[in-house]
Parts: sequence; C-alpha cells; structure tokens
Amino acid sequence: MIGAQPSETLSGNRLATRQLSRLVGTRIWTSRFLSREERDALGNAVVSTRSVGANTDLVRQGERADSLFIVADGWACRYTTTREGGRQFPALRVPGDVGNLDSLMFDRLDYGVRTLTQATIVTLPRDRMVALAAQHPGIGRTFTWLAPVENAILSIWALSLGRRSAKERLAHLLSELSVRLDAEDGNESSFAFPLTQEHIADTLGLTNIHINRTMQQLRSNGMIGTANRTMTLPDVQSLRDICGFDLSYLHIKPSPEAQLA
Amino acid sequence: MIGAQPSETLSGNRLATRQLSRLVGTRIWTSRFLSREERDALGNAVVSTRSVGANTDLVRQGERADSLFIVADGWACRYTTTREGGRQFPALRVPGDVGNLDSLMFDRLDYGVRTLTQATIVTLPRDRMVALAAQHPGIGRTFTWLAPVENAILSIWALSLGRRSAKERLAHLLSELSVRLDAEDGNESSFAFPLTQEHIADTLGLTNIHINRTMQQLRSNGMIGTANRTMTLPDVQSLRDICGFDLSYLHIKPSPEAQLA
DNA sequence: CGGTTCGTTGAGGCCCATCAATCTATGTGG
DNA sequence: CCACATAGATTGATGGGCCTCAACGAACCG
Repeated sequence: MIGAQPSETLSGNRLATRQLSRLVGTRIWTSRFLSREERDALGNAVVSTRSVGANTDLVRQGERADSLFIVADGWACRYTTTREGGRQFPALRVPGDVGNLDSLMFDRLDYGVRTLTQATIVTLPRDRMVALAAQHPGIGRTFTWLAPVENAILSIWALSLGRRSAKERLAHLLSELSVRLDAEDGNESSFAFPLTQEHIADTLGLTNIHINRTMQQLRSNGMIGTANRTMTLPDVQSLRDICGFDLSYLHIKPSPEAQLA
Repeated sequence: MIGAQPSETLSGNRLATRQLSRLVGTRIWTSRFLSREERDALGNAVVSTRSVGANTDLVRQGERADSLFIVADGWACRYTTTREGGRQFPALRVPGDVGNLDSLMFDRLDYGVRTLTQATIVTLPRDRMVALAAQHPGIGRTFTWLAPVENAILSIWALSLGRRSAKERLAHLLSELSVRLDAEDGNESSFAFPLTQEHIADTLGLTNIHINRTMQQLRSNGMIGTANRTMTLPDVQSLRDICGFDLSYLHIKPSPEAQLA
C-alpha cells in the first residue's frame, strides 16, 4: 500500500518500477494483445503487492470485491460450498493467474477466492481496471480473452466431474497443471506441487481418502512421483493416454487461424 | 440468407424489420447495456434466420465457427465427450440464449453446440460482431457481461457435479431452469420442457436410468409433475430447499450495487 | 516434545452404473 | 387401418466405485 499514489504520478521512478515488476510474467502481462504502453498502464495501476498466508480469503463468498487480485506467486482457488459443507473448487489459480476476473463485471461473486499456500498478491483497483479496459483496446481484449479461456477449462472440468473415473480425473488434472505450469521437458515433467490431497479432492469432486488410493495406483504404475512437494511425471504421454488429455482447451498457444486474424 | 444484404443498406425496410424482430427478447437484445441505436446495429447484422431440426450441430467439436448463433427458439446445448463416448453438457441453451459466445474470441471451440429440439437460429457474422463490439461500448459490454455469467453458472454446475446427490442435482437443475425461463408465478412454476431423460443425464453427469428413478422420487413427493412435455413445479420453495438453491448466481437481476454504478 | 497438519490403511456399505428387458407413444408406409 | 419401426420411459437384478467411519503413522514446528 505504501507507495501507491506516487507510482501514479512519477512514471519510471523506483517505486513504480518495483510495483510493475511484480506483474511481469503474470497472465495479464504476457497477453499477446498488449502494447508496451498498455503494459506500462497496467503496471502503474498496481496499488499494492503483499504477501499473505495460506487459507486467506481474497474474496469471500457472496461479498463485494473492489480490487482485482493477481496471484503473482503461490497457489489459490475459487471455491464454492453446499449448505452441508461440501466444497468444490471450480478453478485453481497457479502463479501468474488472475484471481477474480469476474469482479470486473460483478459487484458480488457467488463464490470465494482463497489462497492455498502462502502467496504474493498484486492488487489492482477494479474501477481503474474497468476504465483502462475501456480506454486501451489491448487491455480490454486481454480481459475478454481470459474469460472464455476460464470457461473452456471449466467445461473440460465438468466433463471430468461428470464422466470420468477417479483415476482419469487425477491424470487429467495433473496433465493440465503440467501444461499450465509450463513444466514439460520432452516427455517428462516436474513442478512444485503444494496441493494437499484434500485440495485435489475438492477439485475433482472426490474424497481425500480416495485421492490417496488413486495416487498410490498412479505411483505404482510409474505415472507419477511425489517427493517433498514436487510432482514428477516421468511419462507425460502415458499419463495423457489414461484420460484422453488434449491440451487445446487451454488455449495456451494461439491457433494458426488466430495468428492470421 | 435472402434479404441479408438489403437489410444493411435500407434501414427500417420490411426485411430489416423482420430480421430484427427475431432478436427481440433474446439475451443480447434485452441487455441493459444497449442503447436504442446499438440494438438497431445488432438487428442489422443479422444475416439469416433459419429453422433447423433437433440434433443439428451448430458448431462441431473442434471446428471453426464464422458466426454467432442465437437460439431464438428451441433448446440447444454445449457438449463435450470423452474418447469412450461419455457425453457431458457444460451448458444448456434455452430460447433467447447465445449459442457459441466463445466463438467471438476463439477460432476453434473445443466443444460443440447442438440443438436438442427443432430450433430457430439467428446467425450473426463473427467478424461483424467483433467490429460492432469494438465500435459500440454497449455491445462490447454486453458480450463481456455474458461471459462471466456463463462462468458463474458453470461454477455452480461444477459444485453439483462434484458434491451433490442425484436428487439434489435434479432439483437444482429444475430450479435453475424455472428461473431462467421466467416460469414462476408465486410458489408455482410451469414451463415447456423438451429435454429427454438422457439429455438430463448428460447435463447432470448421471445415467438416464438413474434420472428416471430420481424423477419418480421427486414426482411421488409432489415436487414435480410432468405431462406432455411440460414440467410443473407445484412447490418451488420446497424444491429449492432440497438442494440449497440460491438464484443469485444466475445474475438475472442487477444487484443493488450494480444499479448504483 | 506436544500439537497440528497431512498422509495412509482397513472395514463396511450405499449410491449409482451396468446389463437386459418390457412398455408406451409416435410416426410411417402399405 | 394395421404392421412395423423407432425413440423414449420404465422396471428389475446385479455389481462396483467411491464414500463413510475410524484409526494410525509421519512430518513439521514452535
């Protein structure tokens, strides 16, 4: 919060540069729709960068959010719950993701956003971002790009939740995270993995106990390896074959047509 | 298709009026962000209105879509499938819904859009809509509004798929449709319901057989009544109580805050 | 070293899937 | 008007994948 106002008036000063640097590499920063000056405009809109502990609500269910939260580092989730206490994550946030994109359009979110690990959160004022989106086509396009991407991912998650077995769901989630984290090197993949088995259960609509047993299955088949919070996928292709994983829904790389357009 | 070009040049002529009329009442027409002239611009962008049979693909899985399809009448769905043939609908389209909103941003959709009944489809050229969205703030805002609404609905569906019993899922779906179709009169509701039990199964991640048994349960409890393709909910509140339904996620009515903004 | 979180294991049972018919309604052609 | 085909709804029997309940083990930490 300190340094927020100066960064707006003195472009290029030390504070602005430091704030800005926290956006580098995040998904709104690497958007292919942004011009250099639009990136500067985003960087100058940062009002705070703070570190928060695990299990911190960035937005509580049903509450108002005046800011857009960027998960610059650490993991977070969107969560929903039933009356009876059943929890379901409709989205996972990995480093670089926008936490509450929908807050740009909604005053209240019917779900919450919560950190799963200690995290670095970059805060951007909602009203300012709405104005920037209207003023800068590239910024507007970035936001309107991210929304359908979320939707596409959630659609595939629905397919998993509705029609795949526990083993397939787990293989699919790990295949997805491997791509989203850009962790693949040839047919191998390895990445920091802070999720507990209960987090995975809340993502896949299962119980932590069954996640445990399913992970053992994949482990004994040599499909995954876990050691000190690191996930290793020795054979990405085989893991993908288990669940019919096709990365196109992640829209990571622009399709050939999109480049022409 | 006939009359498409004239409708662009001769505003207010008979053809333009007829085309335009097919948009009246649809979700992009009733958007609260649109000015009168923006509605005219949308109406003039209509290139065809056609009737198609049930089980017609508007967009096939993984294929390109050059147009935005409005389901002016009839029902449709977004669908995804696993390799093994398991089907899951990540969205249902009721009369007035936009069929393939995401086509505005994506060249290829990783899911398909298919009619479930005979339907009236209004076609709007994609490139034209992108241009209109850029040119008219209200049109752009309408599209960027619809995307997170879809996302919010899908998030709640994920909660159902992951954490609710068959009975709760069915009660929740019917509660949702009752609101979306604006079919409620006090505590009662009644609406045309063309879905087969297999469609419901593909929506809720269950089998048609289990849907059948679950419907019988709700019927015998007096929670639903079905007769010649009409669904009757004699006691909406009790149905909602079964599943903890809260309509706020549908964002049908602007929240108090949104009106102030 | 006690507390807490997370992972692991076992026993038992239910919800829902699977397989296999039958029944009804609708439509179609002769 | 009937024979026939087809789609959709319904019913029964059986089984399995995952849940529930209840511990116990392991790692981390102040």
